Amino acid sequence: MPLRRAKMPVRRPTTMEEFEARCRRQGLPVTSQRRAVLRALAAREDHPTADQLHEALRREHPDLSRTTVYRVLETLVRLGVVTKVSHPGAAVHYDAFTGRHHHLVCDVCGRLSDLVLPGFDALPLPDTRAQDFEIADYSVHFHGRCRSCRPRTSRNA
Amino acid sequence: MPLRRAKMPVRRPTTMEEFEARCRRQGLPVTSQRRAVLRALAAREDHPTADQLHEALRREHPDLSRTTVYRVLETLVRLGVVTKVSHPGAAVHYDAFTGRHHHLVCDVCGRLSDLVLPGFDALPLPDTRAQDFEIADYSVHFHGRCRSCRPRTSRNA
DNA sequence: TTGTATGCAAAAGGTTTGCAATGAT
DNA sequence: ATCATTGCAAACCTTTTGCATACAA
Repeated sequence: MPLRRAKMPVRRPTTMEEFEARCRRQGLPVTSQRRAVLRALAAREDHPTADQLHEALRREHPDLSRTTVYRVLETLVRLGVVTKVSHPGAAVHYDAFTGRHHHLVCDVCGRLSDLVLPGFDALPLPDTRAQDFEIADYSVHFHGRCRSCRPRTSRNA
Repeated sequence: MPLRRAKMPVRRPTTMEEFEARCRRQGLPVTSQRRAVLRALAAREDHPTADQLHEALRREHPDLSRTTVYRVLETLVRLGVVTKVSHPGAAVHYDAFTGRHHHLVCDVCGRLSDLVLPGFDALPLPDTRAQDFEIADYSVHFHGRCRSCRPRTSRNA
């Protein structure tokens, strides 16, 4: 039976204000399509693909083209208000929550979900001077098997 | 100038023996194609795609088809001797090193490299009973900008 | 007004699938 | 002998591109 977590930290997706401020700073026009895509993405807790987002937006914005959704998402990533979620295989998944958070990845079905874990938010950063790599952030990927992909006989090699 | 690390832990890719043992355990035939693909992958330190591996194998195995490389890699993942690497973007990348290690991901070019960091190898596992998720392992993804993608003027928004 | 974004359609990857022939056990 | 794998070609799905039009600043 599922346990309940006492203090569940909050997930705060990018706001429209942050988005517009960044557009202005970079001289990019704030279009209705960009607003719509960001709003739709920010409203979700999962990590939809461009196509899923396009599909979800069809009712409200029937004139929004698939191509534009792809392009807008790429722009939002460049603006830093959206991140791409690394997803082995399949399509690119996006997330409008740019705060520090971690991931649960199912090795079998590939499903990925967020995990806000304050205990993992202050890891010491490794010394990457040898690689000449400038670390901006990190996230911990826990992989294993999700509920639906775990057999009742719970052993594997 | 690059620093030198005193004790660099070793990267030990899957051996042919482990592979064959697992094949036998699961009743899968050990084919020359499977050997060839695993050997080629295990010999590399990067994380090639199926296509890159196929290209690399062309000289030695001109009769090995692209389709087979895709299928073999999927089989090796099922056998647990190879892992898919989370890679932002298009193609799936594979790794024959299944030991605990971490990643450096460039936000700009997407290049990904391994990072063996003993200091990060014993993190406490979070309680995922609520999600009913069985954690098998984890890896820390550090993202930021690699040498080639970092401008000399080292500030960003 | 000026430059960028959008929409369409077509192209370009990357990956999967159906089927007959081959190969491993 | 038996069943899974391989190779080929075609299908499929996701993403990108060229170009004329529409829109934000």
